Amino acid sequence: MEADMIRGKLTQKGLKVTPQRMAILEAVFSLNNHPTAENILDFVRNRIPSVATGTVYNILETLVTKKIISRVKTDHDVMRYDGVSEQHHHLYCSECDLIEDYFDDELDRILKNYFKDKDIPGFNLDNIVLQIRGTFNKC
Amino acid sequence: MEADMIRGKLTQKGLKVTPQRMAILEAVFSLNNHPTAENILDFVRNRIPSVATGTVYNILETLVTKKIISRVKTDHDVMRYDGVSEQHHHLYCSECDLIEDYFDDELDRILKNYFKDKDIPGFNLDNIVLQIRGTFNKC
DNA sequence: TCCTATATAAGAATGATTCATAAACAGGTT
DNA sequence: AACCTGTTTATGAATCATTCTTATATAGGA
Repeated sequence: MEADMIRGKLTQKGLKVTPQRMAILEAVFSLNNHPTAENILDFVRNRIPSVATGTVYNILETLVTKKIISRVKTDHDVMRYDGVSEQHHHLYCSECDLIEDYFDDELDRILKNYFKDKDIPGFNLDNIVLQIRGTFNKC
Repeated sequence: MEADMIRGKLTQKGLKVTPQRMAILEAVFSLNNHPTAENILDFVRNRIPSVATGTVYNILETLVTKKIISRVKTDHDVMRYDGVSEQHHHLYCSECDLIEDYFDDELDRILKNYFKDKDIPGFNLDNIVLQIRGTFNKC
């Protein structure tokens, strides 16, 4: 993820480009396993030692609101963040804290097709994310 | 949900039957909209004013571990609880904090069939819950 | 009824997240 | 290039859900 690309994501949404926002977005895009705010803070401090904890939360909130990133929550953990914009699902491990992205175009077609005709009374469907629970073989 | 039924759920799992556990299970089963620990605490205090906050969290943890109830993740809220044991999915509203249960046997058959043949490398699938995001018409 | 492992009460402690305020800054304007 | 002004960040206190510790109480088998 190039700096220019990140910069573009910010300006596109009318957000000012600041070193803190650049570093946080780079953290979310480069850290694997859906980092926590703390993971992101650690990453960012390498570049900007003076960054404030509150600033990280503040910026993450802004980025989620502007739909540049999204939140992922587990049954037990603290909030985690996801920089992947393409439609995808999540594999949750019952044994470890890894959350893996799961991409499946065929599945998405099937779901889209199924819900195209399916009316959920009183509800206006926007999108669907599968929580796929299981265990990784290595666990 | 009868008291005897709740009692049965506890003894089946080798848990002692206590007034606190009975009241908490009744709360989870009777409160709608996937109650928070606080919602449950309020309900339980009506019957047992002396109940301790820690006890509610403690018991909820036990009940989840024994798979009598489950946790529901949200992107923003605190932890919420679910007393429905049958396979089902969740409708999340983007406008309000309502989480509605969604039952769909046909969908479950389609998913089961799809993943029967589908191998997710390195992963042992256990179950799937759909997070269906959208808005209720009334919102 | 007694015994013992288990469960609960009380309230302090923790830890993630939010908030209030003052200082700093990005980016458009002159 | 320096200036403005609304936006953004730093600081550190505050909040709030949840967990932990320890002493007391209790469920249920013997």
